Amino acid sequence: TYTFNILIRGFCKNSMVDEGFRFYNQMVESKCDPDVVTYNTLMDGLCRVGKVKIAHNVMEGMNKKTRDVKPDVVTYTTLVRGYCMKQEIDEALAVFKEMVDRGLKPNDITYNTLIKGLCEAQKVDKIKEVFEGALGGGGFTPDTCTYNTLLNTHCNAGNLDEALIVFEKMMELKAQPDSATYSVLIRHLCKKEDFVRAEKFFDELFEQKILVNDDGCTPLVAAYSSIFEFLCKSGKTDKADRVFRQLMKRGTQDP
RNA sequence: CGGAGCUUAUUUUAUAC
Repeated sequence: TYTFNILIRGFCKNSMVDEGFRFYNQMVESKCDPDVVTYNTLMDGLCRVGKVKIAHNVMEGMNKKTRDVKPDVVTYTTLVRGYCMKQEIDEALAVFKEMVDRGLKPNDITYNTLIKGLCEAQKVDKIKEVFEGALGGGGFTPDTCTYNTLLNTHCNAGNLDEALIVFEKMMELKAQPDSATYSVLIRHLCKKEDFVRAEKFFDELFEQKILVNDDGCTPLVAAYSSIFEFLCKSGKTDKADRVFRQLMKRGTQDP
């Protein structure tokens, strides 16, 4: 079953849900029992190509099956995200509610997913509700991911000042900013040609050794791209050179 | 005999064209 699941995931991640289902059928033929993970994976695949309704049906199917496959937190989170991606926030909220009603406890990922959707739909009041613990029975603590979402939302809306406030709040609350945090900030500061502040963050980024650390936090190429662009534009070629060397020395998976 | 195991869901998608 594991093997099939892994295989199916491979196809689903590449927008080849149909192939995924082919293996699902084969799985059944070989008397391997699909489990929650199998269904969740397929559902995610469906959502990624915009077939949220079908994904929803899959979940209904899981409900009907008397076997021990039952929708879990991941199932619901996947579906919430699916609806968010289609900008159908009301559906997303409905799914979320159904989950809570059924006694399933949303986790951080569920909340973060929902918050992202609410940001895109500009449902500010709803976001507040989530933060105040009014939705889903509380127990939600915003993490780095949550703040990154808020940060990015403000940036996209052009509210850089708001974004910086979020950043400071992160510091206050000891939510470690990660490479995504900085990469977003720097990129947007560059876009605004605010090189002074961009460089400040850039230096900070290096001091904190966020990029250098190898505990699985792989700096993304995107982060470097904007950094280089910025360094070159502002004539700090020497610095760019230094950073580049460091990058090469570490070896990267990505050119 | 007992135990363990990152199979699934969340934030950033850059430059150039």
